[in-house]
Amino acid sequence: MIVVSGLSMRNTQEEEPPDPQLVRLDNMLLAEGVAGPEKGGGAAAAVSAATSSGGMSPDSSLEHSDYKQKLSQIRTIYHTELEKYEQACAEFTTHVMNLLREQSRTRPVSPREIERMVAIIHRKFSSIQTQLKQSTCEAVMILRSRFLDARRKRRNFSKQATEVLNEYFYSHLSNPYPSEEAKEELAKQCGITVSQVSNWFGNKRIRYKKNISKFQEEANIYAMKTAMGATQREGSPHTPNSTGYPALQTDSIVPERAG
DNA sequence: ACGCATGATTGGGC
DNA sequence: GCCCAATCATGCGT
Repeated sequence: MIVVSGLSMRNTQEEEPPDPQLVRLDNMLLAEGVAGPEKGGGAAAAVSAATSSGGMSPDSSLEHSDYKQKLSQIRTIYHTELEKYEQACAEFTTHVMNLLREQSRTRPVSPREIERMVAIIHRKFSSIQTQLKQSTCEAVMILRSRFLDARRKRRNFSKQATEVLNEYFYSHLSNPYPSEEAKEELAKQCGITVSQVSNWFGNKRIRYKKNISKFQEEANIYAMKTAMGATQREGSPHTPNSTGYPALQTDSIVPERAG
């Protein structure tokens, strides 16, 4: 582990309730691929973890490379600084040790005293490192929110995808709750993820029932479409019914309109 | 620039 | 774990 590799020789005595803040920072940096091994898929893993719900559109490679580039910048700075600190710490330690050695000619210097001095130095430097970690974490968080927050990268679904979803929605208007299998099928047809299908239906249901009149036209269009599909499949290619519109079922999502 | 449409997230209930 | 409701942040037409 990089963390205080050269420094943590023997700080097992006293001190150090393992600062939960520091642990959090370390974990975060590790998860983000900043503190990990040089070239592993750390960053990619972090990205996929961050987008677990929702999923990514297939064209996200551009944003990804941009994100990865910025992240590796942060990572480089982080490692450079960390190394600088470690080196400074090591230098300072040897410097102090030399001083003590010189002093040992004129007075007795116990190993215990040396250890204590070293521990003090290390604590000082590790607090600086904590600051570095903190600011690095902040930078990563900002980067993350700028690039990875899906809301910032929203793209509308394709016309065709919306078509498919709407077709299902309006043809199941009395119970617009697709099963898991149905969702998977729709996802495949639309080229989106299952969670995106779920999101879409969640949004659609709530927005439909919130303002039915606004969706009436759309409902008619899709109802007609599916009706035509059905009659065509049954082999009778003339108009569905006398009214021109198949009967719509605008019930069930909205239980009742109590005045 | 503004407003509405739309996909994603959050928080609360079951 | 899914749903609803509210909310966020962006897309897009004006």
